Amino acid sequence: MGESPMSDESLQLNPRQISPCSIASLDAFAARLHYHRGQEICDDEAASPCWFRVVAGMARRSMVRLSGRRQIVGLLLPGDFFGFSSQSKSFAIEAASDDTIVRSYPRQRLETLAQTDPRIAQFIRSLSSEMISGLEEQILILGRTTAAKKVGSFLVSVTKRLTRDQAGWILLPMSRYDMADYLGLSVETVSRALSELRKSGTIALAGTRQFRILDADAIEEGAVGGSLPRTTPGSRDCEVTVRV
Amino acid sequence: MGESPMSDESLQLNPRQISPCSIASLDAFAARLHYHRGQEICDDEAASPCWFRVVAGMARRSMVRLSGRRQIVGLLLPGDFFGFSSQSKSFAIEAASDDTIVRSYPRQRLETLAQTDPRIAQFIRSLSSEMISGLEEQILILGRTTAAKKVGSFLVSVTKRLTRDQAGWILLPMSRYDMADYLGLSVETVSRALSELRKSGTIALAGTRQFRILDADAIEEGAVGGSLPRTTPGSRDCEVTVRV
DNA sequence: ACGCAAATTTGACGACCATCAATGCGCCCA
DNA sequence: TGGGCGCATTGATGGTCGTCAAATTTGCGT
Repeated sequence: MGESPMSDESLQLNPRQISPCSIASLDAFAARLHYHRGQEICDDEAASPCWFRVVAGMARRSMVRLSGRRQIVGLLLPGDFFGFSSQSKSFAIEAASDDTIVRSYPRQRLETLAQTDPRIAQFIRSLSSEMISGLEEQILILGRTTAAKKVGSFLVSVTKRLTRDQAGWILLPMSRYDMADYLGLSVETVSRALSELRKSGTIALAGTRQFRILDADAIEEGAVGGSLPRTTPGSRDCEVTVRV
Repeated sequence: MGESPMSDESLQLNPRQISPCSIASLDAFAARLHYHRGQEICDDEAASPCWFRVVAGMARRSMVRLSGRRQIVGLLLPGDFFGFSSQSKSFAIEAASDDTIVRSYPRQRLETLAQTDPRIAQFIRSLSSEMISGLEEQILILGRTTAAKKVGSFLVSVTKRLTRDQAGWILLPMSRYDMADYLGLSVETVSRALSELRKSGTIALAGTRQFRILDADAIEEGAVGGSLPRTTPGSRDCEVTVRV
């Protein structure tokens, strides 16, 4: 059921789960909520008494600027948690597709649990860590130069987080507008970038919401993790001076 | 000493500290390292056996793309921790200014400490939370439309994290190239945006690295936290159906 | 099957930004 | 004091993207 047939609802079997050991007990007191597209799941993450986990469909964390432009700061795919970023600004969270299913966990109970069970605490830390990774990836995508590279990187990123159907297609559970607001582009530019990637044989499209990466190398321009200095080499010859 | 005279080296007095209670003991086994500009502090955050805290100066987390373009994914100002994002991609971390002083904390010891003292664990969680806030803020900055707004937002963000000198100026501990790589712009565009903001009376500049915000309202375009739907209103009338 | 509304795509044009190039500024050192 | 070097600023130009507009497709209820 839902739009991601392969995503398992149990905590243990979720592939994006980091520490699967015996946390399934959390689901014991988790409500299961069902949302339609556009419905608000939670309007102030920090003030919410619950944590949430997306089971099926998709949700988005977003903010609307005074200019009217909407900025999406996070896409929540099946397996993603949210509601634990207490220090954050307030973002609206709403379902991005119909049949979005979410489980909610009482925040209070999890936090007291974390104080007694170090494995729960470790689990929470790993959730934060995963969120940090996701945000960093988004920053890398936003930092790319051209619209086609942004869209391509985004599709690669999504490919790593969603499952294929039998034919190998990946279903994008979001509109072009969502992609535009996530990437900081206009809808038309997103559409043009997709057409360009399709014509160049980098991706394949089936309808408007199914795609497949054909040539990941043409997109990636991967990381040279090192630190080749772009500008000033700086005093690289000096050695570290440990004072104490 | 260093470039941020107001930043206190003790953990308790740091204004960006969230849970200051009795963590000063951590400094007991912390080395104090001194770097010059361009020196690499840590080339693989995840593999590092230490956590670090910037005491003075500035460091940057960055990555170099195959295109040669450098992307800065984080600026580390006095008070910031790094080294605890175990799941992240590997980013190079290097000093961005001379006289960057860093304290290093053995990762192993802190993690065992966290398993026995819930306050330490809470402290670590709050560090993650703060990092998430910083990344979200960067995403919001990168999502702005024009170069002047990006640069302006960046200056506002920096203003909140650094202290003024006696005359009210804020010292930018970084070059235009760093700003450009952080904001995804070219150096020339950054320079032009600064000139434009100065001419319009939005900011004031003293030399090349001291600035002051004169008209924050002209920059902010702040958040309308809500979720005014940009595209499809969606089936907003439908109510939530709780299945279990 | 039909028809309407929403979503997507494509085109034309103008604004903005990256690039190339030249100049000015601050600092170190001979 | 002068020259060299890194950094910052300013100008000119072409490419990219946002905006306005229209055509086309998709989705869905009748």
